[in-house]
Amino acid sequence: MSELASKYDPTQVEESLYKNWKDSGCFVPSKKAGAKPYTIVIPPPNVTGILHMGHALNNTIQDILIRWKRMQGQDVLWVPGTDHAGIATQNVVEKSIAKEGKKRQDLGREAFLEKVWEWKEQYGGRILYQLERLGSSCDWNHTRFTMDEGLSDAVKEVFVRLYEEGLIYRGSYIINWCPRCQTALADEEAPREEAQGKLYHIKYPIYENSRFEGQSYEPESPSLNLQDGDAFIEVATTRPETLLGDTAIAVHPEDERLAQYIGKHALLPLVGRKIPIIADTMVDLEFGTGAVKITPAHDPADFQTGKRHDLAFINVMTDDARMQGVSPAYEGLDRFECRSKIIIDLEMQHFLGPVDEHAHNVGHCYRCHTVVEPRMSPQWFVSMQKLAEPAIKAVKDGDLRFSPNRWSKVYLNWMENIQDWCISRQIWWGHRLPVWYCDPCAGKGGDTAGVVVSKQTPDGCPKCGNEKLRQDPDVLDTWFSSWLWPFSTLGWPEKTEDLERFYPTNTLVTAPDIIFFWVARMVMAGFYCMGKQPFSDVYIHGVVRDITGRKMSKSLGNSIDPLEVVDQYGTDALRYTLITSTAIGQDIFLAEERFLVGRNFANKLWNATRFVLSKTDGAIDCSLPEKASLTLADKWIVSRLQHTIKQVTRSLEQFMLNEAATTLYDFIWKDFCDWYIEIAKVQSREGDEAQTQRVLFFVLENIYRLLHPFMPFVTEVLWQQVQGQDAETAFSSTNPSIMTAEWPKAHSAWMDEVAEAQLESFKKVIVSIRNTKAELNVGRDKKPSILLRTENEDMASFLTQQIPLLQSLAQVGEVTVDAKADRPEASAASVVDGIEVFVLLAGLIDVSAERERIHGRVVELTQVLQGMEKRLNNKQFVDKAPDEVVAEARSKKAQVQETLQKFEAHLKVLETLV
RNA sequence: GGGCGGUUAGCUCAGUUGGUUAGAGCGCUACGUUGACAUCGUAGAGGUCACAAGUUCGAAUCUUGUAUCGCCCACCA
Repeated sequence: MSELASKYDPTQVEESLYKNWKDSGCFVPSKKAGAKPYTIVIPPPNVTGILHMGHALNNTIQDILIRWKRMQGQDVLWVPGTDHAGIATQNVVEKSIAKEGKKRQDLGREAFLEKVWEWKEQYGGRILYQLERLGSSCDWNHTRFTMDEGLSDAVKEVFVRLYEEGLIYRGSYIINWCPRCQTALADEEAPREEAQGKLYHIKYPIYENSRFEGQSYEPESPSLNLQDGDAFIEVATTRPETLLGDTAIAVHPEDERLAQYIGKHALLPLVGRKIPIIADTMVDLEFGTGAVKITPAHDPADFQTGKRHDLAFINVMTDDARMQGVSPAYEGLDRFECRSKIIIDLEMQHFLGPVDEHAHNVGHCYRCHTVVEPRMSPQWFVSMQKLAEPAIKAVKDGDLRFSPNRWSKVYLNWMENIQDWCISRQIWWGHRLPVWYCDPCAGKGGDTAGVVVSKQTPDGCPKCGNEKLRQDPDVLDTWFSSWLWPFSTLGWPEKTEDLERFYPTNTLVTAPDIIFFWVARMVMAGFYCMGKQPFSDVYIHGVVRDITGRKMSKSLGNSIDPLEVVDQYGTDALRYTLITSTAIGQDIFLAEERFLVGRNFANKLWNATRFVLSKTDGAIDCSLPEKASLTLADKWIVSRLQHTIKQVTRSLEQFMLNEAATTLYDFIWKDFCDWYIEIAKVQSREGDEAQTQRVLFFVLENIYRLLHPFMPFVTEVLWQQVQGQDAETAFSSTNPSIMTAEWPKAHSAWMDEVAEAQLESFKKVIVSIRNTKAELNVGRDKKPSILLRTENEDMASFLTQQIPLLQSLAQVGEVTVDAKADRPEASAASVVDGIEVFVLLAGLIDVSAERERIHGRVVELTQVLQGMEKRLNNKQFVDKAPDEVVAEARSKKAQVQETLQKFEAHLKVLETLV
């Protein structure tokens, strides 16, 4: 048997092992007949992505589930891939050509897209390679990209279907416009952030019965200003520059203060345009002045009001948010410059009222953080309400489950208040809309006149035969391809075998921030295209944060690079620490030191194996010997193993991965290494060595399999060692990988409550002796004699058998088991589980130093005991609580009493030794 | 303005359906190189479970309220 190094070095094995797995086809679905499929589709990382801790956590969770299900014999498919990430990727390439002083417009659409594809070919695989380093067992043959031919076909297919059913429409609405990216954004792409702004009060002169009435004012030469005595109505706004586009003032119909103005007109300051004063319930009586300036082309609420009252829509800005076409005084100014100038002008002409500090929420572009401009613009939309219906029902009926369940509320709340989805983007990188326009036909008939929607590039206009059709320059929102991901990756709209076998998928593992963007929309698309929900479980894991609670991000510079962790501690350590750190759905606050825990754990297992292997020279037998020939300790560890198998499996079924991981940790470290291996050393020396070896290997081999989904590398290496195989040569049916080994099953026949109880008692005896030795400062090299007394004959005979074990584990000398023996002179006594333990101390310790310390502890424990007695003397407790609870309370009280007695005995012992 | 989550040992976190001495890792203290592991072992110190009231024989756990930190949603201009 080859010698193992004294330390586990992950860098030695990980890379070649991963390659061997991959080359040997271990990640490919087995397609075994009768095997139930289990499918996960990866949340496709952006092609621009660089692996961060969030990815590491997300993929570790998926890989654990995948490896576990694979070992359970299911036909497992994990579909990897990347997302083309429209705006993000375009930004990256724009930045890179900016270094050469170029803009995308300089290159033109085609040449620019070529650049993007070049970039994608060069760097787009980077994130996938990084996923490999995490040990991800994806089927790389199934790798997909949202702009692959097949997926693009799916996008067009859905667009055309939705259009033909009237669920996609084009129209002018208020959208979020990013002036830097120069594109529309969906609501979800423009998250609001609180900003400290100002609320400007502006006075609009009343037109009727004023000195202005009957005069006309040229907008080009605004000459009005406000004078004392002029009647005016005051409004409040945070964006004064938009007044250039005002087409009304609204007051609440029940506002008595302002009712006199309804139906009259006001003059727009600085411009002189006459605008109506209307009544509308959109106005909040409590806020501001009670009057609202209405700018229908630049505010969503105003837009609705404008529609209701048939107001004019005046767009006052260009695509890059410069003022346009309203007033020569402001023409071409940036919106914020214009704001400053307008305020000064308002002040000069006495229109400005008070200016208040005002905290409000402002939308920002999720890609470049520019303040978005709400703006009316012609865009394409998906009508969502109908699509949402089955997606709501599935969650309400429990067919689609969220873990933790609370996210289903968030999902339902969004779904039930769903807004139409703006899907057109004015960028170049992405799926171009399958929409063409016939200019001659436009305007003849309804909205759809001159619009041709088709999967194939049309030869000409079906109405007039015009061959010069113009394709819509816009591309689709990135999420318009990712919402199809669970089935487009499997071949849809083709009817493929994959689709037949692996759809619907099973578990979706993702972070909470894309529930709306992605999860909700996938559910809708799944029902719409496939008639079935795309997955049955959605596991929402936490967000990875640094120790101060901030989200880890590159820009904050507070992120821990997972690849550096892998280099330093190993992939298994990274995975183990991430998993134990994340209780279901809770955010992780991660400090780098925690990876030591994972590293040490891998090393512990490595060394346990090293020890067991070092005692073996022949063939390794991992099978369990006949039950009759097992020692008590053997039965105990085998029984503990069964419980561990049961609990780990159950935890995995409930997505409680951290619990599964810590259960394994405790079993491996405490039960197996701290106790069983130590026992095995004595058993090998004093008893049947070969037999003990078999038990050691049996348990170890089960441990590797249980731990494999969590720590795939070290478990594979050690399992191969124990199997006498070679992890370097290709895996096959004759040289199998642990990946295809069977997930352990718990056998109730091997559970042995008696053995567990006896060994637990035995452990307590040992701990008690160690404790006494430490409490009384007996030197480690000194081996006191021990007397054990128990009335229980089974226990007595069992203890007698374990004397050599006891001597070795507790470091004691002569041991006597005798129920009838007198209490020895100068001995410390304690009682555990009905066994009286006497440690003979004469001549072994220095007394006077210990006495005071122990006295203190006696006082302490006495108090505890008083509390417990009070409880047990409570008649209601004894009468009403379940019997076993009362019994347990009694036994615990007895325990405390025993401990107390032990210390009191210590004191007496000390007296006798003076 | 609504909704959700957190508050447990010096630090980072667990804690199943309420059950009586509240757990782990790190850190700390003492001892230790007994034939795997110092990335280790043995033993120990350390917590009025944010606060208040309530339900109960019994609350870290359930109810209500308060404080505080954080997240999400929302057309107070």
